[in-house]
Amino acid sequence: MPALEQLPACPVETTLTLISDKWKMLIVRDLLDGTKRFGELRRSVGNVSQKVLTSNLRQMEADGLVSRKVYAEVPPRVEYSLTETGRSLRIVVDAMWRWGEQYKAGLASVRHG
Amino acid sequence: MPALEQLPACPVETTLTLISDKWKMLIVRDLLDGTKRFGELRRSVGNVSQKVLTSNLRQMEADGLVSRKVYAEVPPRVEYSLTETGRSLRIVVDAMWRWGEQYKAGLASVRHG
DNA sequence: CTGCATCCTAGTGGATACTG
DNA sequence: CAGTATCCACTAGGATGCAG
Repeated sequence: MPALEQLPACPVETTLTLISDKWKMLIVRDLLDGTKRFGELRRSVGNVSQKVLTSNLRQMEADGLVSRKVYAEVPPRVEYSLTETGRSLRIVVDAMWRWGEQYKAGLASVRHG
Repeated sequence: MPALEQLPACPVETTLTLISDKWKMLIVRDLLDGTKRFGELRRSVGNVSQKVLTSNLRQMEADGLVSRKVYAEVPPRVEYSLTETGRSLRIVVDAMWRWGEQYKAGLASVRHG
């Protein structure tokens, strides 16, 4: 977890520091559907390299947004899910979802007069 | 304005493409308070270089989020404000604001037991 | 004051190969 | 399958100087 003192004063900036990496919001979006294995997540997120996905997940784990569960199996199985805090990001994802839809609806209506 | 077809299918991704640059959400945050001059905006946003702020503003203008008004004065005066669409980003900024506050409150309570 | 143009740096993110 | 280790490319972003 980051130290409280080193987070920006502005709450908006705090949020940005935690989730503005290229894939983090998409990871949250997908994990809101429930626990996923690494490979599964990688496919659903889109065009992420394995290295970058791992790195983003590690940071999110350190920030208390994601939890990681390793099963002692062969082949290995690792499952990722959102923590309580991670799930609370739903309000942000939802806001983005709604805004994105509105925006595209706006474009479409302009287009068709 | 971007072409509808070239935006991602997922509304969340659409939103991200439009506002995930380093400073854009902060620009929105600050312009929600009302019209601002370039220099004023630069100071309120924080540590942005002039070039980058200009570039972000130009993109946001092209995306229909910001409008730019130039006054024929010496010295020049340029004012930026949010368009209707830009103002509708308030729901996203608000969600981020609330989440950031919660997050910090959580850190504080853990800290103090 | 605002805005270009130029140059330069840093760091994210991608490709690949290899391990447990 | 998941992860680590390199190596590399790219470009967002910063610094500076000049112009209208």
